[in-house]
Amino acid sequence: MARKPLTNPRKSASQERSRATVDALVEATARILVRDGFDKASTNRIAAEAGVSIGSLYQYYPCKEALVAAVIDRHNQDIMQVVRGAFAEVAVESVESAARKLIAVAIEAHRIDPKLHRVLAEQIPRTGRLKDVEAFNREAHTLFKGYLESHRNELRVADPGLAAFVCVTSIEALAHTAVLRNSEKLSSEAAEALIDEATRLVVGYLK
Amino acid sequence: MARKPLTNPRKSASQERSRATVDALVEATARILVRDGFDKASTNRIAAEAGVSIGSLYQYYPCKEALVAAVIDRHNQDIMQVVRGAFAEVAVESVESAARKLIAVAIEAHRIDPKLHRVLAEQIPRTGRLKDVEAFNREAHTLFKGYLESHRNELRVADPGLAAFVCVTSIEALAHTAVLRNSEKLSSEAAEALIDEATRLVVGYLK
DNA sequence: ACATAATGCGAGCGATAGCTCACAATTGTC
DNA sequence: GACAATTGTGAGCTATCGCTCGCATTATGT
Repeated sequence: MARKPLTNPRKSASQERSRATVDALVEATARILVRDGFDKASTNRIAAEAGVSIGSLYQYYPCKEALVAAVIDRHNQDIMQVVRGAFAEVAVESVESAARKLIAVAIEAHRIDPKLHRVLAEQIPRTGRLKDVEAFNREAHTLFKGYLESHRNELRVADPGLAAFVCVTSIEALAHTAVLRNSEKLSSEAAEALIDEATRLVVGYLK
Repeated sequence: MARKPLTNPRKSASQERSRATVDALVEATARILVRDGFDKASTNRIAAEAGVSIGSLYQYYPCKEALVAAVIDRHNQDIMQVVRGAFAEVAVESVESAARKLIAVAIEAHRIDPKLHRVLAEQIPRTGRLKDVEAFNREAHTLFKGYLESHRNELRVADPGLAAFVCVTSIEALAHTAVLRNSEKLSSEAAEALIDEATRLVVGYLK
């Protein structure tokens, strides 16, 4: 006996049919963001692109930001899965090979969906979802700090927190800038050269 | 004998009076961007804030983006003036002191008007003025490359262009992130510690 | 088969955006 | 003081936005 049968989005979809609707909406949002940009991603347009009525959209997402946030979350999950895997793989390796692998993975992660990544990076501030991305950054930061602490004997690092900030920020910026500047792709030779340089940068700094 | 007396913005203001109007518009835009954010910066609001009618606004700026672009240009000029000065000052200094000064200046430059810088950094993609900012980056890049080439004997740098990319990108990201993350300011001790670390990072990489 | 809940629909509302245009006021020139 | 150029004005147009709501359709349970 629902008191407010239609107000407030229903949030959860129980049947199979509605899950498809939700997926279609998120995918349509991502597609429009990539193809037309954030400003063109109106709720009416998203609903049309998803082949769903505007009314249905508002049953599952309370506002436009919520839709973009869903896209952001999905993209972040995709990236963090790769990053977490890399840190696990690298935990007991030497600084050189660990740094090299992590840098390679950072570049790889930025290439998962570069056009979407670019739009999201540009538009995240407007969605109020900065907090989520900061949480993501904090996790990368924490993972890196963990590595530094467990390899402290091989390194000369006074403050692992600060060192992790310096390394993560630099690696992220290099990967981000390189991928976005070079028209959404890097030639494999250029990528190799960049990995070499970035590895020298952080290894030289850490020991 | 103007054929189109009122169509197409007049672009140039000849009298004293109209220069004041143009300045008031740019300053009002910056003020609103900082105080209320990009989305609230409607043309009607900017005109009101400037104490100017909406009609006058459209005599000098063809659209909202042009106004924001004017703010961006002004801010970039402010920053580049500091940066150019630093490179001139540092041209004949050792790598250590050069790197240290440039890093300090990068942080300083980000502190010129952090709130405006943040808004602009977030909203530049929407203004179509990415090209201008890329030109700005390219200049920093070129200046750094020039330093590396003229100090090649003291360094071990195979590709000055690539090395400049690595250094400029890292320094910019560290300064940017540090200034924006720490609620628009850095304690002077924290800034010193960051300068020390960043200096070690780039000096260790360059030689 | 029927009742009930879950899901889907889309015309249209109010708000606000960017922007135009016919006109008023000010300034420069003689 | 007269006349034209320059500059300033703001009501209001059109377009689009986010979003609502009453109702239609589909699925579930019995």
